[in-house]
Amino acid sequence: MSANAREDILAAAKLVAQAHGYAGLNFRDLAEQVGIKAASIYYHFPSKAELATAVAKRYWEDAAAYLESLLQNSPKPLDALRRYPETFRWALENDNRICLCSFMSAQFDDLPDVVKTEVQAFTDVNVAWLRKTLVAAKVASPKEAEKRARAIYSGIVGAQLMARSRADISLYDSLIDGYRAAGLLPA
Amino acid sequence: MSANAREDILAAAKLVAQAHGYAGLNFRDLAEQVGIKAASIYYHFPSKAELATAVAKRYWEDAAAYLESLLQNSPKPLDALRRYPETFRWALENDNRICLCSFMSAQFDDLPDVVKTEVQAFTDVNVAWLRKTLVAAKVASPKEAEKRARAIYSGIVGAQLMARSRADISLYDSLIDGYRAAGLLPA
DNA sequence: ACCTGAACACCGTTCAAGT
DNA sequence: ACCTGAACACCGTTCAAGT
Repeated sequence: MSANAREDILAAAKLVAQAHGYAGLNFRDLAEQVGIKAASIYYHFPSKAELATAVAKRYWEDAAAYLESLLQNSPKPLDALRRYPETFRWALENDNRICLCSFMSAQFDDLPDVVKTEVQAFTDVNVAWLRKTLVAAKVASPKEAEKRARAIYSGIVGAQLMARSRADISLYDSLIDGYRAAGLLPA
Repeated sequence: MSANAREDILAAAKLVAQAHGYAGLNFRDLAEQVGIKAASIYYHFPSKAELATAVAKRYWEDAAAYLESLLQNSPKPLDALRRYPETFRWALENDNRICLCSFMSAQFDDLPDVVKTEVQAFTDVNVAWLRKTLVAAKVASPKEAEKRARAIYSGIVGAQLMARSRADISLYDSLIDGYRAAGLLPA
């Protein structure tokens, strides 16, 4: 445990949410990981909804920052595009977790509205980046890019979910290959 | 409530699992819907794991039967293939639910092993049908068909999940269109 | 055969109270 | 400021008892 309980809670909660979702976020286990008591979490976050909101907000902010740096540091936009599926591979590598946003999308009915907003922001960030990069890489025309970006995003989300259900990361790679072969992703 | 409590429990549990997942299946609410007490469910199913197993088994059996009838009743295999995305649209039409198998795939870590087996069987049924139908429709060669079938399945699963997160069924249709435009699904 | 009340051990959540 | 004990509501499960 570090000197900053709030940051420790956020970090631990992110991992729990990626493995067990919103319903699986439990304050007793979370507190134990951080080294405080469950009730103490409520000093830092007024409710489970607020904690989940903070986690999801941090999550899309980090994603946005990473995607920008990926684009900046790639020789060509097409290179960044080719590496996009990697970002969703990491969760699977990390103990067969999935995207926090995907898990919470499944639990949509049980999500407080404030959390829904942040979960949707993650999708928006990804789709906007894909649209921009598809156009820059001349893979799609400005007119087609939005639809193509959404199709790529949902395809990758589905691949991650399916790979999790088999606890098989090679299945993820195979599905991404399948998208390339079929023409959804650039070769 | 009908004359058959066991069937009523299965039917109610299916809907709950499609909206709230395995963790969201609780015997008290379920019993109330069926018109009996929570303890009575244990007369029909020895445990929550066994109930979920029965629900998931019934789910893939029904899917298998429907897909066979779809193929039999279609003029050409390609027609059946074109109608495949409809089967995942129905859950969204039904109060923004999703595939039971997708929800439980997200909750993989929290699933008893017996349930996992039945959840995976649903995927197997769908992928096997797609493979067979892709070959029959000459959309994919026997060699490519397995990979293509899995890519289509995961793509549709992702589209359904993304549409749920916006409670927007037109988004599902748009994503399926995007798959057709990109070449993942036959036009 | 089918169902129930009551109880058990447990868990997430809350808040008044501690330091 | 930061944390906690203790209570509360709830859940899966059991079982003796009811019809």
